[in-house]
Amino acid sequence: MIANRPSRHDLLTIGQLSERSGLATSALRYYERLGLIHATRTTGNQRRYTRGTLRRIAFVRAAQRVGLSLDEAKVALDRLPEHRAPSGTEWDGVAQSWQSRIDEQIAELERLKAKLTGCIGCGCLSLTRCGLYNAADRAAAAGPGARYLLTRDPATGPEPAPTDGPDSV
Amino acid sequence: MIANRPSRHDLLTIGQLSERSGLATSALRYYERLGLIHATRTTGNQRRYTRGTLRRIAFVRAAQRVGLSLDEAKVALDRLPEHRAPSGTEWDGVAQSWQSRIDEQIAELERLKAKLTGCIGCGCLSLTRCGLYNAADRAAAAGPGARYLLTRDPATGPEPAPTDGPDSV
DNA sequence: CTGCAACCTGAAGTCGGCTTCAAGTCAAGC
DNA sequence: GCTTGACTTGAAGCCGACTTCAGGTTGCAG
Repeated sequence: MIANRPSRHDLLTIGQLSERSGLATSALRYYERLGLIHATRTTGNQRRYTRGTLRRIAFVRAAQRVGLSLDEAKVALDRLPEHRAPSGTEWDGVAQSWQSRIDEQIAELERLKAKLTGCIGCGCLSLTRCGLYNAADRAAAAGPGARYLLTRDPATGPEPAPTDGPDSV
Repeated sequence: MIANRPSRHDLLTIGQLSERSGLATSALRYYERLGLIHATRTTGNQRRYTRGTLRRIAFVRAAQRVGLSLDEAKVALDRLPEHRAPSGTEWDGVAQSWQSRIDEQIAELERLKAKLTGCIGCGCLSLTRCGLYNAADRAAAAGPGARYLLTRDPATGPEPAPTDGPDSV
């Protein structure tokens, strides 16, 4: 095995990886427990990371930014090669799905923004028929797509009937 | 007191409020503990809410959507009148600041998206100089503005020196 | 060869935003 | 007036994503 030898100097200690990735060492160990990254060990049991680990971490962080949990990130990550940079095709699928997630998120923010603007115009937030009110009320209970910015989806509960008569204040 | 009487039928039980707001009753009690909403009590100690409470809840949910914590939402909420719909001017300040938060978030997503697109084009995620890599690496450690989509800011830690030499793989 | 920073482990703690539980009380329709 | 479902409380539990801690080991500069 002459190719692929991570020649000693290409190996990072956890401290170095921490510095370069911006993640705390504790976080890196946590990621390892979750199977997001892997390390070889020295004879003395210390972790050593290949530089490719930085790529995996980059991937995970980006995944978080598009709203994925670490578990979800792992699923996506597992579909990419562990020791190489992904090929264009491999990367494509992932990137595509992220694109649409991002687009959804942007669209959602645009909607919220539009509603805010409307509210400025009308000086409302009265209950009668404010877009923002309706946004937070019904949209919060709507399906996926409103979820990502909220820390947790609160509307997994009832939301049973359209018990909203006319918004009689 | 003829004006302002919440004539009995304008008062909602916690169950009704739950239904109309999409929040669980437990969440509503939790919001009350945080001071986000308030209730009067019946002689038998049950909560009764005015319809205006729906407005407050709407506000809080919207605040969460722009990335505020409940504590932050409370601060904003406390600057608006408790029993009336806010005036245009009152609403303006809040809306303005939310607008810019939203704009930041959108911009951030656009950046991420652009980087993803770049990655599709170049088939990269190689360590050499991938925008996405740099995004997740440095941008994650960057100041406020990258924070909101991440559940927690991981870069409150060190990130001490520009220890990033050339990206020698 | 020594000293000390960096590393190791498992267990426990933290934080925000809730939910669940147990045990008891209220309100309203028959 | 009784039943039954909606309500009350405080305390504890849960989730994700980590951090902190305590007590022990390693690796490398001098």
